[in-house]
Amino acid sequence: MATRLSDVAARAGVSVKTVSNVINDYPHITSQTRAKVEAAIADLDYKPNVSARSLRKGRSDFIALAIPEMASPYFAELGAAISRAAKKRGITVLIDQTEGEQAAEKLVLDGMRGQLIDGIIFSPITTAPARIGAAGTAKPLVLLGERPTGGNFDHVAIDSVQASFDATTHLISIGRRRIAAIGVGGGAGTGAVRRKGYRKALKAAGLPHDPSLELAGTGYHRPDGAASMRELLALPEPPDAVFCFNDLLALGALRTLADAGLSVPDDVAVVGFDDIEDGRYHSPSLTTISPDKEWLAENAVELLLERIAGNSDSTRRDLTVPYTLEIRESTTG
Amino acid sequence: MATRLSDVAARAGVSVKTVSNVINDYPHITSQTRAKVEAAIADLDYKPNVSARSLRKGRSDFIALAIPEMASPYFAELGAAISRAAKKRGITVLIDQTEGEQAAEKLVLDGMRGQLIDGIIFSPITTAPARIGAAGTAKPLVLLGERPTGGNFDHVAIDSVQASFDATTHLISIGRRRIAAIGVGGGAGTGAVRRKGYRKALKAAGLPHDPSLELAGTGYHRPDGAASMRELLALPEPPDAVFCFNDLLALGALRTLADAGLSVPDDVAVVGFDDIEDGRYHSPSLTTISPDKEWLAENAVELLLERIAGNSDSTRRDLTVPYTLEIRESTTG
DNA sequence: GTGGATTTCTACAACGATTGACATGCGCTG
DNA sequence: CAGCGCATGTCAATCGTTGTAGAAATCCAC
Repeated sequence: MATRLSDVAARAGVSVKTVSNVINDYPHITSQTRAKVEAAIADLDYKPNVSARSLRKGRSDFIALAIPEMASPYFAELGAAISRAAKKRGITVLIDQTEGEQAAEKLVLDGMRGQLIDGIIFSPITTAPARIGAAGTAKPLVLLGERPTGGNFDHVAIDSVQASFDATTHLISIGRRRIAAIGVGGGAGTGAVRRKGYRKALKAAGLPHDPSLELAGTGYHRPDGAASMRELLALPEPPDAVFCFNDLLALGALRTLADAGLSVPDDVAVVGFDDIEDGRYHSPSLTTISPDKEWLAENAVELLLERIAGNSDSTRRDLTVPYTLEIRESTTG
Repeated sequence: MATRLSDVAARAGVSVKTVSNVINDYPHITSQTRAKVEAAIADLDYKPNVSARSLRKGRSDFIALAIPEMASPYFAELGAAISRAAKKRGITVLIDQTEGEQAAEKLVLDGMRGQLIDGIIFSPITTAPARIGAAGTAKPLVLLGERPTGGNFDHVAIDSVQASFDATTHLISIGRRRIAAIGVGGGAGTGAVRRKGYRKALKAAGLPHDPSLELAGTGYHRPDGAASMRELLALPEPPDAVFCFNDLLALGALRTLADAGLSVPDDVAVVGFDDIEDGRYHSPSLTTISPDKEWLAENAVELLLERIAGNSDSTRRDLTVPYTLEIRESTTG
């Protein structure tokens, strides 16, 4: 049923290995033979069997991308960018919804899909996966997001502290004085690092730090942002600006503000983080930190492929994703 | 480096065949032996090499999902649901961004990833892929969306005509008389089928059909919806309601309306289609047709797996996805 | 036109899991 | 104790591709 190498060989009147050589660009081949083989390949519409190839070569040209959930816009956009970047290099991406930390970790350690994949790009959302570093993963791994303390693998992330500093400073620059933060967290995760930049900016501007303005919430989705915003509005002295640690939180917060009949940015200014497409089309459009996702994807894939090829020195690398602050209606009207 | 069957056999003190028998649930095995083998498997954290297995068995337990773009919320949500449904059944989903019809079609016909995947779920956005049906695809295929005329494969879709009829009728029921449609298209694709339901509803209510209120636009994203809405507002007699053929178009339209200082739904009511999460949190929240995505995912996967197993009769099946009309602020304030 | 280098191609084994045919050993039953 | 059924082992072949080693063909210089 499926045409295989030997069929092509028979048709072209050469040996199986010669066909394989043509396919793999082996140097010493007459242009004549090559033409003959290529004609046979075209005639039979031959496609190499990837299972057999991967079994023999020990390489599949498949990589995995582990993300918490693909329905979340940031991860969807990231996944799309990484798929594109990989496809350009002849690599296929297998997307894994980890749906929580433990599961994610399990995946990484769990035999990497029966040795099918050559490596993994891992993007946790909340806490840094400390234990992942500990367990020696057999396959190359590139980590996206905040860096855990240990671990020996490459790492690509935005400078969350600086970006958060910039976002907060922007709010200060438009005259806000009571600036809340939604999405703070503990440990060394995203929520903690972004809080660091937020506090730093307040301090740099000589503004007081009010703990009641820092909300943790339970997650990083719209409902969490909406709930946190309701809490803030219930304060005796509500904020005049909010820095949300991602865009979904910000969109949830905007929804609460709209429900409360408050004007954005006049009553409360809002800044997000991630620059997902929804924010650009929301009314008001969302001011946000915009990491260069294409850059991130290209470099994460490149880093991983270098590791897989093995022709990179063993020193671990850290890349910092460029970003811009996109100023839109939610802070400037 | 990688543990293989023979390692497990050695550790358990049995033959390779016995281990294989345990893994593949061969009938005659002592619970003792089974326990011993399973312990060895656990100890060594053995995972069968999927390349080898798939090469030998001719089945990989991988299926592909071909969608136009995963960054589009509807497809992201669909992909997430299908991944979940497949994972429940021990199947892994490979997501393919087709980014346009021809490429998509090519993928499907092009050797199905070198026989790695067992089948494909194909979800085109625009026109029905007529040629796909023509070419005899070797592997099982389930088509999502509007059904093309020919082709011999299973098919899962919402009743677009009825749903569009319902959406339009809802607008009529709240007193609208000049109802526009955004996203119409020709042929037998989504844009044509939904227009059919739209026109049917107008006719049923005795409303005139005004061709200038039917906008095709160039795509199905927010900017397309925004542009179409601008066109509608420029009409000598603008509409008092708009039915957008998907939620992204609707969100774009809402943005234009906000920019124009018009009130939704007082000046213009808006209905979408797909029920993506963004619509639920937008202000105003978006009234929309909500297909049951979980149902869709479960059934598409189930259908495909039955085909792959080969224990389904050869008659082709058509399933209709249940849906509801979610009435929200964009039509009721 | 012969020796030796070089190019071009082929035969064979291997990757790891599975399967089938067949042999073997054990505990029972009659 | 013959004979049966069950549980496992042995051996070999197979899936399709590629690396190794070497055979065959070609080329050049003398």
